[in-house]
Amino acid sequence: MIRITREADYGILLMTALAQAQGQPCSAAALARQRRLPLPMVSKILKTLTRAGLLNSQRGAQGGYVLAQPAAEISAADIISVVEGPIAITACSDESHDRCARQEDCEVSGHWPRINLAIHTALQSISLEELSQPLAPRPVRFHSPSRATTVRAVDRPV
Amino acid sequence: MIRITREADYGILLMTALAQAQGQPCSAAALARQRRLPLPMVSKILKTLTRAGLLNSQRGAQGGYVLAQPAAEISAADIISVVEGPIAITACSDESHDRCARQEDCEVSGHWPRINLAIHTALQSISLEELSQPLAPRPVRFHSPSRATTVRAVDRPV
DNA sequence: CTAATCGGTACCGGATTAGTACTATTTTCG
DNA sequence: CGAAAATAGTACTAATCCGGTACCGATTAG
Repeated sequence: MIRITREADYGILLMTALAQAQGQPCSAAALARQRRLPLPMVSKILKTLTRAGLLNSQRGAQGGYVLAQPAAEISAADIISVVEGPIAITACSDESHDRCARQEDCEVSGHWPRINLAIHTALQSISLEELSQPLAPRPVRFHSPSRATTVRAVDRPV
Repeated sequence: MIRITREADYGILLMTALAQAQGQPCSAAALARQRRLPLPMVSKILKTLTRAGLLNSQRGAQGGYVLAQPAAEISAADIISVVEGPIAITACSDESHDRCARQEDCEVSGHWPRINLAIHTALQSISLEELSQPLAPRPVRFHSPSRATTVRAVDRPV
């Protein structure tokens, strides 16, 4: 299934909102209202994005958040890796095991780097600008009425 | 971070083991020993893979599992989607919400299909055959001694 | 008939995540 | 100068989900 945290989901939602705001500063509260997300969560995520340098923040009255770079220069990979915390695709390939319990077996099939790289490349090829364009040429109706079959057939799982 | 369940990790481990077995049937116990994985888990995963048609099973004494297709024709996407349960990258894009709570907002930024598709394509381009070749041209030493810096620098997170 | 092996279900403990609450700090505006 | 508005940070709680285990049934070879 290749899950992504809800935080990352929200993160993308928020970034697209900011991209559509065209440089107009948006407060956390405004974004939360607009996207119907819980404010504290939004606040938390915006903070993270700011610390990572993807957003600029302005404190005080009339303050808010703005994209730190043009939308075209921010990739989905950037956003996701920031919000999710960095690292790769499976426990074994992160830093936690200095000496992996299944070292020799892992060595035998050191495949995750390959897979990680593929995914990372894929995500990097998607810019925030693309994501911000509403529904332009969208091949799939995702929330279609008879989803069970439709979704299955078209958007083959990952 | 784009996590993958440990089940999927095991699934790939097992499939590569079977690919390397060259059509020789392997019992669940033998595979568990070889890869040092907990037997019940292995059993469970093999069952799933069999139901999905990626493996053929032979019951009874001297039974075991065999790849149902040549390794070259099985992709990482196949394995992962089978083991993880199907579907996509985030809760909102799976079947559970008939009418998504944030429908209009989702519509505004119906971006996950795009991302899912990109990842799926990436994973489909990796065949089990490739994954089974031990360490051939492996650009990254993953369990390297000074992992913290090495891993971070080379295998940028996803 | 017996042993080996796959097949399925139900269940538990622990880790992780989503979400909340509270407080401090900074800046604008009257 | 003071009050209000907004971000920044931290600590805590509740709920979900995942990995793992146990158990029993079904099937086949010898």
